[in-house]
Amino acid sequence: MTSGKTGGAGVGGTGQPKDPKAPQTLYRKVAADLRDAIAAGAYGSGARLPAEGALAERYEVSRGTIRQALALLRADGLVTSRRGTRRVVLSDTRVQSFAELTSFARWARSIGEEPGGRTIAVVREPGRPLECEQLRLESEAYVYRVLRLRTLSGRPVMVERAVYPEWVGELVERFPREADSHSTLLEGHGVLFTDADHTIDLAPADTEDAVLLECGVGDALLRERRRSTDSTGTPVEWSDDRYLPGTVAFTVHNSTASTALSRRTSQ
Amino acid sequence: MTSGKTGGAGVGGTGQPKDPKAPQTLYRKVAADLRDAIAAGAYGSGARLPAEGALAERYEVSRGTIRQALALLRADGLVTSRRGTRRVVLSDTRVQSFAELTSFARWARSIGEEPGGRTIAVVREPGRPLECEQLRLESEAYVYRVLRLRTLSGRPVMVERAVYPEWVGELVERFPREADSHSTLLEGHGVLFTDADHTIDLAPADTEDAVLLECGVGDALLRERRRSTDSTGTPVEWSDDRYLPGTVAFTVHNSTASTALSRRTSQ
DNA sequence: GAGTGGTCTAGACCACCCT
DNA sequence: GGGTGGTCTAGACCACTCC
Repeated sequence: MTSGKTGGAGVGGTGQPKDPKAPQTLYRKVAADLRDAIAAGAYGSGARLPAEGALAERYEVSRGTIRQALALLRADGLVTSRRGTRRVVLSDTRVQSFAELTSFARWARSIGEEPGGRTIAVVREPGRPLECEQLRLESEAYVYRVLRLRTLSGRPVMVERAVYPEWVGELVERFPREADSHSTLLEGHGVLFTDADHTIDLAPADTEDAVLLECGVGDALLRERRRSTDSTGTPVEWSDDRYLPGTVAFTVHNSTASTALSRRTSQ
Repeated sequence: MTSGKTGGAGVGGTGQPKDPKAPQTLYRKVAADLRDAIAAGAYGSGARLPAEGALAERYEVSRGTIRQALALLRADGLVTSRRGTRRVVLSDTRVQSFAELTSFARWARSIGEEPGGRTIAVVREPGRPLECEQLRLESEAYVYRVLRLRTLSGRPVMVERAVYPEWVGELVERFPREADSHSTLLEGHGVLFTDADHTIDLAPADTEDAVLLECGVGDALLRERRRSTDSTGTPVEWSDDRYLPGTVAFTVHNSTASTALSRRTSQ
């Protein structure tokens, strides 16, 4: 909320990490500016935002553009939206970008930890039925299966079992064993994740998990299974990540306006 | 995709459960119609949707309205969106409505199970610091604490510990002990949930959990902590739900366009 | 009744994908 | 180069909230 002049360079400050490749549009700049203002305490939790018309004047854009910006904040759970009343600030918590969510390494750095990754095994073999279905390959198609141990400041935290279709696996196979971020390396080869489906539940540690995470066989782990796709909708990765208890939690915001979360019976 | 005439009554069929109170706007009808078409197989997984302009003609609405409808499908993870190409159908899975997610009972019915709820205890006492903060009350404010056991077809599945501010707790206190859906009863009193924040992790069963769920003390449970607010942004409920392993999983969809999910270090 | 956000329209220009 | 979705504008009307 510093300047308001749209041509100015001051808009879109430091609060929210920019997604690489996110185009710098007007409404994104306005959104970033409002996010910064909220984070800076200009509008505390429970405060009311200026009216759309007032914001449109201040930023010298149309009301439609302001509404696009506010829709972003709404989706992040930062503000409410209801007819007849000005928007109310719900939370001043910082929100993670998609990139931080998809990449363990980027996430770790964003919270001030030192990420590590050690590749234990890479094999190429025919995919199992579930894997082929998730990657939308014909059954028995060859896939690359990659087992990695992820650490935070040297401490083992998570076992990652990723499965890739051949065209991606051929790239991953050549990555260094100690690379801390496969997704950054994949980006360098033009492979960009844009969508992901996550399933979160609980799974008992098998003997491999137990050895790597230094826990007991059968101990419960927090499991996140994730299917990521690129912008064409092509599945790029199917992963089974198992976290030691007490290391991470997942948070989701949703509303009547956007329902990204759902509850399912296991299997 | 049956008629396309906007005035027609045939739009907005049977596929997606309607949220109670969701206004029947043009774009919602179009979205519902497209969802039905996808679920009915008119556009299989991987197929391309008609162009926005074509849809605008078919439904006799402006392109803006079509785009609003498609934004709903995008948020649900049903279709992709990228410049230069027609939208691609990602999945033909049915998506849960916000109401089904917020209410255990409604969710259970939507998957064909018989929900049950038994209230074990209701107490009124000063809130703990975390509770007051979550409900945005001054510290030491009185709250109602409600302990319930939730069942699916008679089988114990989840222990729910909900905390309410006084104005809500006074209502809940009078609900029947065997009521299967508190949220439906609250709606009857004009209390509507519109936003929720969820934190999902793992917690060991305490003695109370163990007795109610018939498991061992210390066994790992899947925990969902949830803060729900009404349309004014006022916190209405703060709940700690613990599921037996193997009974449920949570799924989330997100994308570069909307990032509702995040990963955090545990407390 | 004034103020506010929700919905809808019509049109414009541009960036990008594909052939 | 034609088709497509992304962005932006300007204006209109309505439903709702609050004083």
